[in-house]
Amino acid sequence: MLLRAAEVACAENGARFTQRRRQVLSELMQSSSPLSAYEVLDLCNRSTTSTMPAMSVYRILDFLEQQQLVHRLSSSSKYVSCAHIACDHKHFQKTHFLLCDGCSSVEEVDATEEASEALEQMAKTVGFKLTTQQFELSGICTTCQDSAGEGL
Amino acid sequence: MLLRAAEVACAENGARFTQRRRQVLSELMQSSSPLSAYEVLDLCNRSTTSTMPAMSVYRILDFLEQQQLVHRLSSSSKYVSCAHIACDHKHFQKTHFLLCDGCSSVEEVDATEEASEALEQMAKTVGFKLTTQQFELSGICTTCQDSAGEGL
DNA sequence: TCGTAATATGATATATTGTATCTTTAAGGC
DNA sequence: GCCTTAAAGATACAATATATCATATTACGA
Repeated sequence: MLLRAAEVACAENGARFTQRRRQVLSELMQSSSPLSAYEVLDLCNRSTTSTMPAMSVYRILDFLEQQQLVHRLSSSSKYVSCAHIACDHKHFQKTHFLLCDGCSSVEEVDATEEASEALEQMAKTVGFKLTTQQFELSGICTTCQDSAGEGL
Repeated sequence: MLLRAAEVACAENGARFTQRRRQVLSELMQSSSPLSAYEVLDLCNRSTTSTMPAMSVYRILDFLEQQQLVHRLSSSSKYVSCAHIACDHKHFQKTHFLLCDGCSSVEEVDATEEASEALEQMAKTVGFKLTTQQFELSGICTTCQDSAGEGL
């Protein structure tokens, strides 16, 4: 189970995987699209009797992001659970998030050598040394491309 | 002068380049780094006796963005004036914004063929068709790279 | 196992970014 | 000049995010 894998990952970093953190991660993992901090908060507060303050959600999201169990999408101020919680994938390559304009789904992919190279080369032409590890691109996913054709 | 060029550009689109719009664009053009809507607002309200409401700044920034006289950086929720107001550059290529982590300066560059290709190819491997026209990358600019070395 | 230090969470206030909506003003075409 | 349309003002409020102080929980050595 994914939550178990997350727990192990935290343990390996000497970090605690508390109930609250589990709960927040769980809500994100169940979602098919990115959620805002307040959406996560609402889901958490619906699924238990206790009520969590917004501050806690932000703290927990920050923590989970440090653990690379979730990613923050700065273009939309929303959060997604990492696609690699189960496998032993490490975030060595730059990560690209492909955001579907149609259904809001997200694909998390490692940068190809070509893309990495080309971007670094491009930056180099104006003297920039890239530091970004995360890129956010919009587009249309396969499913939405297909269903767009159906209507004709 | 750049403001005059902006005026002409608006005229060509049948759009009005009002005093308020001129003022907002002017503040952005004078800034060496991106500004938030409220920073623009403060600058405008300092430089005249009248006071503009926040709503107006947002409306005007939206307008200027449509005219491609300013760009909104979604990663920071800030705005920059377009680097191509004076020249007759058209935004045909995808645009990349290189944001300096050190001094917050921004370089606006057209995507190279290689970068465009590589990104589209990468998206294609998971079935995505890219629509993004704007990319935001962080890094260190030449000046900041140089001054980082100085201290040694 | 108890006390203590470190970590996590709760509670509250407030800052920042952005939108909705209704009114008033100004510009342009006839 | 009159009328339509576009722009700006005014006000309220929603959504996103941080600061700060208090409380609770955990880890861990004495």
